[in-house]
Amino acid sequence: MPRLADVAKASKVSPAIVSRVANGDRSLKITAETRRRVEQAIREMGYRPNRAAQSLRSAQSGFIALAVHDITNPVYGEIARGAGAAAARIGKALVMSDSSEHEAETAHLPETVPDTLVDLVGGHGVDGLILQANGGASDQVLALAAREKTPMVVLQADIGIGDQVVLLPDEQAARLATGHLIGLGHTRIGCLATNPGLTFTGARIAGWRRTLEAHGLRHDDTRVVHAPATIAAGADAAATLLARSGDITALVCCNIVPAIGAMMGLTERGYRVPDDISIAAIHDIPMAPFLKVAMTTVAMPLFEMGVAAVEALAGCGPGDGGPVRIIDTEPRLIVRASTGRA
Amino acid sequence: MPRLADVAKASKVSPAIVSRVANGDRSLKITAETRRRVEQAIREMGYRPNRAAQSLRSAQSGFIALAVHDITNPVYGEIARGAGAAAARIGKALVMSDSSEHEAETAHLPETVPDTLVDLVGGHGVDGLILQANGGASDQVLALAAREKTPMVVLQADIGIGDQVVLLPDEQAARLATGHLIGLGHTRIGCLATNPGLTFTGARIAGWRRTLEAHGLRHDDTRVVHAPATIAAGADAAATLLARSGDITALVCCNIVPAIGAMMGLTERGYRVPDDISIAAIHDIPMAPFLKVAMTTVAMPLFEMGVAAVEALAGCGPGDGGPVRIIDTEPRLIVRASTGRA
DNA sequence: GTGAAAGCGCTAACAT
DNA sequence: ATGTTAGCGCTTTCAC
Repeated sequence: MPRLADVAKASKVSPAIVSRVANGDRSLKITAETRRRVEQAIREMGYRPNRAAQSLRSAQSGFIALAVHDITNPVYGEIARGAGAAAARIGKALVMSDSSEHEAETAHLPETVPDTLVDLVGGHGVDGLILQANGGASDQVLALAAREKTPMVVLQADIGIGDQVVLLPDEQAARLATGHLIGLGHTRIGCLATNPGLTFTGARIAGWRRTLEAHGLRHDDTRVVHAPATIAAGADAAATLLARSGDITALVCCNIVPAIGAMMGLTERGYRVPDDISIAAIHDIPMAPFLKVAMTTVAMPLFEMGVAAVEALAGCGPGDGGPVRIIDTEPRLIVRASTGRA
Repeated sequence: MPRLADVAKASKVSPAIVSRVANGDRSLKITAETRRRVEQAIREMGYRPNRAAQSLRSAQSGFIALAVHDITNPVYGEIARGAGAAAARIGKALVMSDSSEHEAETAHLPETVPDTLVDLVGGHGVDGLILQANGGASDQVLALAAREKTPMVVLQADIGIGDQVVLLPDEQAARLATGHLIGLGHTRIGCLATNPGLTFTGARIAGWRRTLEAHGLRHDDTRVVHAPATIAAGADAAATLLARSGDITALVCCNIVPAIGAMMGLTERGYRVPDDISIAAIHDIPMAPFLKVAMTTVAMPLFEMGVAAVEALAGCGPGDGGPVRIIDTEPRLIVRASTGRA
């Protein structure tokens, strides 16, 4: 653990020079010989700048926080991979905050975020904050981030406090799924939507609705149910929907996790997939082909969304225009066994 | 972003007092009135200690790094959740490093770790390091961590450089799976093992072998194949094994991810699961019941392993004895459809 | 082309 | 019971 001063002494220059060499300062003009001496000393002594000192001096921690609700969910995992890759490219590391554990303990509260994250943001421990929205992201953190001027980007929901928002091509994905089902001859198509009140929920329902509308098919609210992103919730919601509108022959699921629940719940109630009911889900995951009935999915650019979120924070990357960026990678329909002819 | 000095000024005490109040120093003796004034100022001004300054002063970053190979894999996700929960309890945050992205780019190298992580460890940016072993964890980071005296715990493999190691009850899990198959009447049982040369691989093979041995059944090396933790690799390995020992009627898979591959690969080759071949896999994941054939699994204390790793770093928690701690939560057999009578 | 020096915000040892 | 002070290791003007 040699310090800057040690390297300076060893290479017989001032700390200032070493600092600028170590940080690759392009505007530094020194003789080739000096540079060689310094670089050699850095290498030989194994010098690495002390992060804490750098942070204190520069008011930049080198960390970006990513708060997700369940890191075990492969959908979020893929976003995290993208964010991690992009962060690494700009020399930042990702601090992961999984609220699922915490939420279990405080399920009665409207919304919570780990104290650690609050302290981190409040204490300038992170240079930016990426928040996975699930319906009313923590006021505590939002307020704090705003107050501390910590850049913040919200994924998937425009909760409007002047932050940046990154959205997926949600409406298009729902159109793709719905169009596929219509193409198979289905005319009575339900929608198993995500949590109400979120930007992406609205966009996906709109995609479903408008596609049906364009074909002159029914799309009233009785054919829409909402479920959070869990298997159990999906099973319940699908049962509710089928009890209400028993004539439905196909289902657009706005998230693959509850779609799996829907598939199982319906199977248990005697429906056959896809013979009695077809299911198309948004988000492709590695397990999708290996489910009880291989799931027809719409693959979304999740990795790219992680990348975009980090780029938005860093103020770099393409589409650096406004407060909202939509990933423009086309969603991709992957037809498997869960959808069949009407 | 008020500083310590601001709060001190506002509450008319010295910075030292504010510091000790803010950090909950139990050995601090001040009048109730002073304490009230200080606490009120802290609250009203929304003061939070600057992380960088604290780190510099205390030589403690408040971060723990967790390096896994694929955060998208639910097995690792569960470990991360445990580590995150335990870290939060001791006021630390988790820095996630997913090497999967990086490895893709540098697949030709023996082993790599993101530069960010190296810089972090080298620059004392993390107080500890948790490394998921997968067969020869990065020399670079190991050496650095040792050199910088950064505490390090390795998950699942005793790669012996004086670090702490956390192990699961691996042999017992394999015994459980093997015993279950024997109980169903199987006598020719193969083993689809994890990467060779790792502590946990050896322990699981030993569990398989000894259980067969105790029942006087065959357990020679021709009945063992190795595969990394991917679906594709599992499919290949299972095919290889069946080509070699076609009389096998059951398979113990040391990891559920390649087990899924094995199930699919064998199905494609005309084997029926479980009619022609039974499959029991180590590690239970939420999707296990919803696979093409619901998978019989042995649930391992993954969350607990994450917790134990953090506790080992922090030098707290039970079993703080030696350099190796084995999670003593019993593995649990969950019988589903992938195993049947011989 | 190179060096000197001031501080980033905090904590802990040592006064008072 | 409370205050003073000396750095932690680095970056960055500014001076030479």
